[in-house]
Formats: sequence, C-alpha cells, structure tokens
Amino acid sequence: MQASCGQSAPACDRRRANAFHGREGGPQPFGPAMNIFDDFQRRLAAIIARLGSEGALPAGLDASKVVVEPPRDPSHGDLATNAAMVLAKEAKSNPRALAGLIQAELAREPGVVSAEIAGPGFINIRLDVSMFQDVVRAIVSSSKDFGRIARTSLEKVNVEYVSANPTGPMHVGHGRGAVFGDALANLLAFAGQDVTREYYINDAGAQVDVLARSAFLRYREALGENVGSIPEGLYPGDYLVPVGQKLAAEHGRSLLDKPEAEWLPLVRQVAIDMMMDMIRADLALLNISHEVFFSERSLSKGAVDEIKATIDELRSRDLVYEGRLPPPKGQPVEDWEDREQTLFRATAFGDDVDRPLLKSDGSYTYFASDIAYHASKFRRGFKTMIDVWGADHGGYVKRMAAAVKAVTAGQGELDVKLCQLVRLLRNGEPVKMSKRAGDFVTLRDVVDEVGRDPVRFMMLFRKNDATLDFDLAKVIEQSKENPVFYVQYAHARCKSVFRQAEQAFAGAANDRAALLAADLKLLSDSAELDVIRRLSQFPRIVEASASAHEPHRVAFYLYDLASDFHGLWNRGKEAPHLRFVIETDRNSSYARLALVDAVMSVLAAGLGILGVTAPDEMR
RNA sequence: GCACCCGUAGCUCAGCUGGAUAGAGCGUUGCCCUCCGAAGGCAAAGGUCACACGUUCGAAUCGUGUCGGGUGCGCCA
Repeated sequence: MQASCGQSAPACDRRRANAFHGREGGPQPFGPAMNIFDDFQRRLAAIIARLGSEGALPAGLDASKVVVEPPRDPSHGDLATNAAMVLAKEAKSNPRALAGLIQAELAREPGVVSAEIAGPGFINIRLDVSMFQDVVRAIVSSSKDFGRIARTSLEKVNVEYVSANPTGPMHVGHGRGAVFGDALANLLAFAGQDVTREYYINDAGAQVDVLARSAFLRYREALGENVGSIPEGLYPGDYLVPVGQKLAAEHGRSLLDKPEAEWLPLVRQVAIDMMMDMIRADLALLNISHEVFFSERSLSKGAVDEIKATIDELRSRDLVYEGRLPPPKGQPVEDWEDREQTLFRATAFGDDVDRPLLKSDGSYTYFASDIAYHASKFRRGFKTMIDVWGADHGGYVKRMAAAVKAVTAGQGELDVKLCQLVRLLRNGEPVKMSKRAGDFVTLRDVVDEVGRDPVRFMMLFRKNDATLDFDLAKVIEQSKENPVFYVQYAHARCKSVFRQAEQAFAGAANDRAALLAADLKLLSDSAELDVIRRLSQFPRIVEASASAHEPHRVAFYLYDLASDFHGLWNRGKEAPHLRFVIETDRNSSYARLALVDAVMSVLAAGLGILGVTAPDEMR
C-alpha cells in the first residue's frame, strides 16, 4: 500500500530548521537542576571561563562542542565529558594535560564524588547518589511538567501535516503522516515552542474538478437516474453518494440542465466541504486536529492573487524568467513539447533545474501555489516551517527548499519530514486489498479494528523515513512482545502500586506532601538507581528529539523506561524487601512510592507527547 | 542518465547530530517459575555497522567513489 497514492482515479495526494536549541541561554527548564546534564554543561562552561580568566587556559575558548552525556558504559560513571578533547587544539595543549586542569576543578564541584580522566581524554564524573535522589523529588514536585521547557521565545513554528486531497477518505498511509505531524507538534510544544498545526487544502487543481464531476454523477443518481458503472477517470467510491443526495435535496433537478461551467463550482464546493468534514472526522478518531485549514484556492481566488504577486516579486529580483527546459531524462515523456515557459530560478538555491510556474493552459502549477503558500506562512510569522509529506514526494523537497530560501530572503527554515509507507499485515501476512475499484483500507477501518493507541504508538515506534510494518494482530496482543502494551502496562502497574499502597497505608494514593517528604536516601538499590538514571535523562531526550524533529526518540525512550521499571518490579518478586509497598516499613514504602510516582509522571508525559493514553489498568 | 532516502546480529529495528568494548526485541540454546507483584523471569551464543579510500586525537555517524534496494524526474497534487 502506498504512502499517499491510493486511488485509481488521478489522485496523488500532496503529503504531506533546526531553529531550536535548548542550551546556552536558551529556554530554561522549570525548577532548579531538573536536567543534570544541562546543569553540568553550565558548570563546565563556568570552569573553562574561570580557567581562562586565571590564565591557565587561553581566554574565550569556544565551548560549543563540549557535551556532557551519560557514558555508554555505566561502569565509567554517571556523566562523561569530551571537553578536554574538543578544546585541546584551540588551547594548544594536549587532551590529557587539559583534562587534568578541568578534572581538578570538577572534582571540587558540589555533588561530585570523583572526576577521573580516561581513555584519550574523557573526564568521567561520579555523582553523589543524592543528585539522583533529588531528581525523584524534582519529578514528584513538577509531576507531568518534568522535562517541559518553558516558552521563552516568541518564535513561531508551523507544522503542516496530513494535507490530504479532499477527494476521499483517509487511508493508512495518510495516517502515518497525520500521527507523526501531530506528535511532532506536541513534542515541540512541550519543548517550549509556539506551534501552529496546519492543513493545506488542495482545493484548486484539476483533481477537485474531477471530484465535482464524480459528485455530479451521484447527484443524477440520487434523482433516480441509472448512471451505471462509474466511468474511468472519475472517483468511484460510494462515499460520494451522500454528496449527491445532499445536492439533490438542496437543488432538486435545477442543476441538471445547466452547463457544466455553471454547476461545477457549486458542486465542487459542496463536495470539498463534505470531504473535509469526513477527513476531519477521520482525524478526530486519532485525536488529531489542526488550528488552521489553509485553502489553496484562496491564494489565487481571494481579493488579491497572491500567487501572481509572489511571482511578480520574484521576477523583480530576476528569480523568475521566461526560458526553455531540457526534456526530462529517464522515462520518455510522450507529449513533450519544447516551449518557452515561466520558470523559477531554483538552481540559484541548490536545485537541479529551474522549475515551471505556469502550465501550458496558463494556469498556475502546483509548485507556484506552494511558493505563495510558504510565503504566506513566513508573512504570518513562521520562521520555522515543517512540512510532513509522503516519501513519494521526496523529489519535491529541493525545489521547495529553494523556494523558501528565495521567498524569505534566506530568513526562513524549511524542514521537510518524509514519511515512508506503511505495510499492513495480519499475523505476518500482507492484508489483501479488495479489487473493487476505488476501494482501499481506510484509516477508519484500521482504527475501528485495533483502536487509537496502537495506531498512534506503532506509527511512532519507527523513524519516519523507514518503512513500517503494521500488524493488525500483533499490535493488540497483550504480551511483552508488543511495545504498545509493554509501555502502557508499565503505567498501569504504577497505578496498581498506588492502589496497593492505599490498602496498606490509607490515604497514601493522594498524599503528595508525604511523597515529597519521603526519605529518598532509601532508594539505593542498583535497580532503583537504574530507573532514576533513566528518569534523569528525560529532559535531554525531549530536547534532542525536539531539535532533531524526531518524535520516535520519545517512543523508544519510553520503551526503555518501561523496561527498567518492569525489571525493578521483577526484582521484587525474588527479593521481597525490594517490593514497593511493605506494610511494616512505611519509610521505604513512601520512598518507593515517590519513585513510582516519578515513573508514572514521566510515562504519562511521554505518552502525552505521543498522544497515547496512559491507562490506569489494562483491560 | 540525474536527484533524494535507505543498507547495522538469522529476522524486525535503535544507536543520544563525531566518542570509549556497537544495543534492544523476536528467533535459537540452556536454566527457573506457573507464587494474581497475572498477562513470565534469568542467562548465553550471535557483528568486517554493504564495500573502498579520505577527513582527525577518535567514524556506524562526516566527505568522495563503488555495489545493492526504494522513491521521484515540465504542463498531477
């Protein structure tokens, strides 16, 4: 099944940076030291500056490549930094010597147990466990806002996704782009950006005229005429039957004897409106909604022709000209005619050839509309624009990027995220598509069968540019092998712990003050600390996945966190003293409840970003 | 012919924008459990990161080239 082309009629749907950085005076997280990696990043920068001003190092070293991260091998410590290695060249020193200077300073920092030089010049830092125990308290107090970045910038981000043609219901391929775009928007919002979700309605091209003619046929049918089978080239799907009925109800037979030029605009608008209602309803099944629905038609049919204005403006800068194009290579084009046409100078901005703006009949190409559309986004204040498209539009990226550069004078950032196709399976076997013309597996069919959460989670449990196998049977399995279940179950288990706690200590489930006051030093088992270390990474996962525009990282993180938590739970089976609730040990119980509460909050926050339910129990 | 995406364990895939001995799940093999703290647990084996050069303290990651797979290549969107 194709990512975005699913119909036999000529319907190929459209779809379908790095402006974000969280460090160095960027957006600050809530509360103190919520992100211990950022915390040490800042401390390290201060140390380097101090050494510079004291003359031990050259002043004003560029610390932008210095990173503080968890070492791959936990036996190396809690934090590792490459500072000495990245600074060595500029400081005209060797990494090990430089590491010695920095290490001595780091070792004096509060919360640091040891700082050691290793390998080519890494500095490995061991933290007092209290640093991690404090993370638990920070999470308990900030709850689902742990990892959220406060909005400090007025910069607006536009995420355009779905943008399926209003010519039929959504199918599974659309669903992936829809879920991806929606989760990305959630993620960016969580990371402190001002996000607008937008849908570009392709209501101007020849396809919506085909839609209108198809609907008109259904109109005649609704009036009692036997129209026979739907002719080739029209949309055959019976989702147009209600459009015909509505037209019949509102207009009776009055359209029948009018020429097409008169009825078409009217029928077209009714059909588009009903198709958009249907699409919005399909999206609502997945909890997806957009703030802005932008009509392509409005660009050229409004008070001013914005497409013409955009072309004129580009022409005045010599970026549009009349010229000839070489015939395309590869598949020969039968009706190729060498003619002079209106071209955008895309090659000036890195594209391979210049691109036409007018069709031979004088109307605008889709690309011309799209240029004006992106100019509109920029005028509306969006410096960062993210477009989510189907992978089959990959060939369109360069020209769009070129256009955005041209139309924003290099001020705008366009990041196009291509979503690969989805292969629908059932128990490992490809789902057979019905042969009936115009029929395909709709998004609604799939959501009805397996539910919203599996669809959303699984579509995000893969990089957007990798193909995705979606197995209708496996995604609803209640077993460890199913990541959706595995992660949701971890959350449900947390809830279950609190239900148990309520039995042992009445009121525990709602006693936030007691959780905040818990003696977290009692959380010292290695399995407990593993979970806490994982929790402490959530803010940097949010930051990194937001800046990379990759929501799947959140999904994988949640899987890892769930795995750690299940591991801790299992420890309690063999070692009863590690159980979360121990009736005879209130202090340990409350410390562990605080940890469970923290896990629950992070799971809920992460699932919230993905738009997946965090259930109280598995049913 | 050109452009873009992809190539990591038998299979399906991660790999934190250049870091240390490349990870997970499935499958395989071995042990344990079947205790509602249910919808299993522990452990092991398994790798030339497609290939070759290059960049540098350091490459699965960046660059060039080759091979292999996908997508696309005026006047569809």
